[in-house]
Amino acid sequence: MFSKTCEYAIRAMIFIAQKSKDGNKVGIKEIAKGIDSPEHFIAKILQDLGRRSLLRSLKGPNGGFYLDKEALECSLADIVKVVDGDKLFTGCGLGLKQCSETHPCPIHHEFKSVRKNVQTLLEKAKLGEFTEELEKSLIFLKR
Amino acid sequence: MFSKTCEYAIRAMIFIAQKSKDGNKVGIKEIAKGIDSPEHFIAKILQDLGRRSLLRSLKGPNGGFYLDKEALECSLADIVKVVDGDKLFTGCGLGLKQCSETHPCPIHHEFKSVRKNVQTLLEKAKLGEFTEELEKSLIFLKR
DNA sequence: AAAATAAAAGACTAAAATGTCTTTTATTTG
DNA sequence: CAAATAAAAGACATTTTAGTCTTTTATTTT
Repeated sequence: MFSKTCEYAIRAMIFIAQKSKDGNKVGIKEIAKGIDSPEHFIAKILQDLGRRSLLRSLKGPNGGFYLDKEALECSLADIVKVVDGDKLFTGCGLGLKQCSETHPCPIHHEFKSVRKNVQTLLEKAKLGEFTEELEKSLIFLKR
Repeated sequence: MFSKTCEYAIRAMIFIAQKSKDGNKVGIKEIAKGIDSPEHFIAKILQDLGRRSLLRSLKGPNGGFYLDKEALECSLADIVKVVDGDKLFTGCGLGLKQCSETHPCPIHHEFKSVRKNVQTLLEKAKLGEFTEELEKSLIFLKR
């Protein structure tokens, strides 16, 4: 469904949302451990998300990654769009370039609703809303 | 959602279902043109599907690929499983290896229903059922 | 100001997916 | 049986995705 890059990105962003709740910052090593991802790989991904203003970071001692108020309202759909593009939300299931209402692939109509479901679910899910469940260990970001 | 290989496979199988309706066979060149795919690439894919008994073929003059009665009842889900495996139907959306009811990722519950939707839709879709719509140009396998 | 810290950047490697080309094998037709 | 036909098989090439390592830059603390 998502690229590995995107899976890591979503997990990292939720992790950072939790850890940076009270104005704290979290380092790349802790993030990599917290979501069980290759350290340098997730570092590059986060750098990219930073460039696109989905999160903030500071260098130097006591530096790290964090999310501001606004970023906590960022949805998983926003991350998917930035990392994987919107192919999942708008592309044809069978790879036709011009698949549409007037030129549909065999599963166009059925797939439209599936895609819509996915998009809606991802748009509803905001980064900030998982913190509590994470702390209670009701949900997990690794294993 | 699906790999390119899988997209081609589904389109080719639907194409063959149509063309081999009345006991005819269809050659690899016609298939490649009919679904707008690289000829040698789709050839390899179909060889693989043949080995796994999802379709039949005959060499020599007047040879080609075809589906028997049984194969026309094959669902798109069957093809997806053979080509891409069942990761789409059972895997975690965020890439956790042990994501489950008791160890869920943040979107486990919502994703479960989406996956179920996709699976159901693909299981309902049988190769033989698209022939008529294809002939009426109500659906398309390329462009 | 110097040392320590931590992210940013960039070069590089590895693996998987995608695509191409050539040779071989099986079947049919003349 | 010989020639033609068409799939099977396998080697190879390219592109994309995933992952690693080293150097540079910015910030803070002493």
